[in-house]
Amino acid sequence: IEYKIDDLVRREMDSDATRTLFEELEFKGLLKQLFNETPAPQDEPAKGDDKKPEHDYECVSSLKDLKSLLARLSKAKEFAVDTETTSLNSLEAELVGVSMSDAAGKGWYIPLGHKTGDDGNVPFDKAIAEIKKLLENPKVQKFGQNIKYDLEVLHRYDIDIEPIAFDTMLASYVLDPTSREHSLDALAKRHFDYTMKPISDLIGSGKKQKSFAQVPIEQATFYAAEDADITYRLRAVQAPGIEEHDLGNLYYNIELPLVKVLAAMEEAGIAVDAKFLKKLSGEMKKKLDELVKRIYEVAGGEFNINSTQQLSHILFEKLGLPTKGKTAKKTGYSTDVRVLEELAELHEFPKLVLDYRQFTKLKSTYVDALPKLISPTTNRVHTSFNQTIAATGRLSSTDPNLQNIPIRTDEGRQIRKAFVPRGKDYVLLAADYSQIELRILAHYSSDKGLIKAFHNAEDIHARTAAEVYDVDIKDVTASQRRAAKTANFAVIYGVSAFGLAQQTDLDRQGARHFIDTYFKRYPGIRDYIESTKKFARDNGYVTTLFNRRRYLPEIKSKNFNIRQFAERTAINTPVQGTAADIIKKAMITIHEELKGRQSAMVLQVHDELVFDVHRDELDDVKQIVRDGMEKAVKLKVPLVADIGVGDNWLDCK
DNA sequence: GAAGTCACG
DNA sequence: ACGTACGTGACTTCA
Repeated sequence: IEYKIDDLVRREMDSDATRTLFEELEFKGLLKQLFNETPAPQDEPAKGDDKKPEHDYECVSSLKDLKSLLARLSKAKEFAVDTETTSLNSLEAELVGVSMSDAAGKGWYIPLGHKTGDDGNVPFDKAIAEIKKLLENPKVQKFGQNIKYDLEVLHRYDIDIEPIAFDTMLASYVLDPTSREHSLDALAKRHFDYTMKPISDLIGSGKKQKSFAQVPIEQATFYAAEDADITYRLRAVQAPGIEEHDLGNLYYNIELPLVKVLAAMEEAGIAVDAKFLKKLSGEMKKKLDELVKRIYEVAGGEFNINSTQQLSHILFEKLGLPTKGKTAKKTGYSTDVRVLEELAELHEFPKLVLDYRQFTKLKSTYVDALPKLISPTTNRVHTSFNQTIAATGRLSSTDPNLQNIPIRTDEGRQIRKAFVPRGKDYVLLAADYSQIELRILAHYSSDKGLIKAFHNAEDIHARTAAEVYDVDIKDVTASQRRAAKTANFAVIYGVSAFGLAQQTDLDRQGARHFIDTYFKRYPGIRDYIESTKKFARDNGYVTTLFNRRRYLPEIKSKNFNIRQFAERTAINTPVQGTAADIIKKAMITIHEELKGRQSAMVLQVHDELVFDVHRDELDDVKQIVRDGMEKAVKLKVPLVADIGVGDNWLDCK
């Protein structure tokens, strides 16, 4: 939508088209969303008198004051806590101060590590010991904003926060997983129409940015106490919203307990064999040098192969190859893998570029990047799992993204060899759900044929091929199975004849016929798709098995494309989202059962879990993982986990 | 910072 | 007639 508006403005399109689009947007309330003004249904209307909350923020300046504060808070039922540190990276950050709030408008700041020379810090070790007693007191509930961060920072000072009773960022996410704004600033604005003090006021921005430790304690007090205060206040308005939408189970039994699991996984990290990657990098460089030389020869001169503009010039003008289509934003002719693969039949040049692209991708994104991210303190790579990004309920992984390590090509797959156990007494164990999304589809649709196939433990794509092509399952050809597999995915993504035709050899007619036959064989799936779309139209949202809710305001759009996109989302989200719910539940169970052992969960890749396992515990861990995954929830079809063990990730097959 | 490309489930 | 598969993140170029 943003693009479309941009496009209209840029091209100064006639006002009719512009007006139609804007009318549509306004009608859906999307303009507001676009400009970040109060969109989601859970929002409390902002009240005028909330504009400037009254506040009483205090700095705790002696051990004696600290003790009297902690005495008060240990009698409190609950309070919000926040840490101030020197870094956004929780595994590197040094603690500078801690703030707390147990009432709206109230806030305390405990300076611990300010380096401003005015010596207002509370003595570090003694303060930590006191704070530890409070934060680990099981009778007092703790609230936080993105509390995984504070948990990880405090772990390095031997403090565990227990119990974690509320996380305002997670609450915002379950209330509206499509929102991009879960920051404390955004939530304060949204719920209280209150503008918080920007961190840049204290530490500056850009190159001149200083550390929080350099901030004078007086300024830090307001900033830090405000964070705790707002967090405390937010919980009071978010908690009823969670009950109202029946999100309590998802929030309190899945998302909140998962915080500790993810923190433990991030802290554990995974060992990466830098020596192996260095060797691989050298081999790739050699291969790339040859490719570049050959590419310049064929092109008749040097150019930047990474530049799509320059490449496009060589391909379509200099070599005169036919163009196949425009880029997504229509700024030029596409040179993506599908185009180059087609052109490779006409000329050797596109194939060279394809090889070049594959190797540069692997080299720059993985082979050369991963060794740089090995922590000198732990000798391992520590990703961040983000719990509030994906609209379906999935996790995402950043810095580095360990959820997109190559596997589909032989060359790429080698990179998995670099992921190894933490020591010689350890192995890696990888467990993945077999066909979890299709099993969820079978469950939701109650389709008899699909359910029976899973109960009989059949090769599900071969079974689909047997049904659609009307042959015996043992006579299914490889290409029939491939088409059936594509069709099964297409259903999960919200099938269209066009989309299926794009992915297969079929033309649109053939694809339409294929889909018709498919639905004749699996009538339950067709009914499920129709009833899900109807539910979305009637209610404006769809849900997962654990009642995770995704709003789809565009389901009623008058614009065919926008509406169809929402319909595909309506079909896909319950399936993808339920899979996310299930594996999260399994992670919580398994993490609990691994307590006290040397083995640890280290990665999650949507339907797969990876563990760093002590050899002595291997049999036990295998059983714990299998049970945890397969018994996470009871569906109309069995859940199956495939488990592999090896000396590196690649060998876990 | 947008756009193009490509790595994964 | 429209013009697409669902969900992510990282790297590079270019304006």
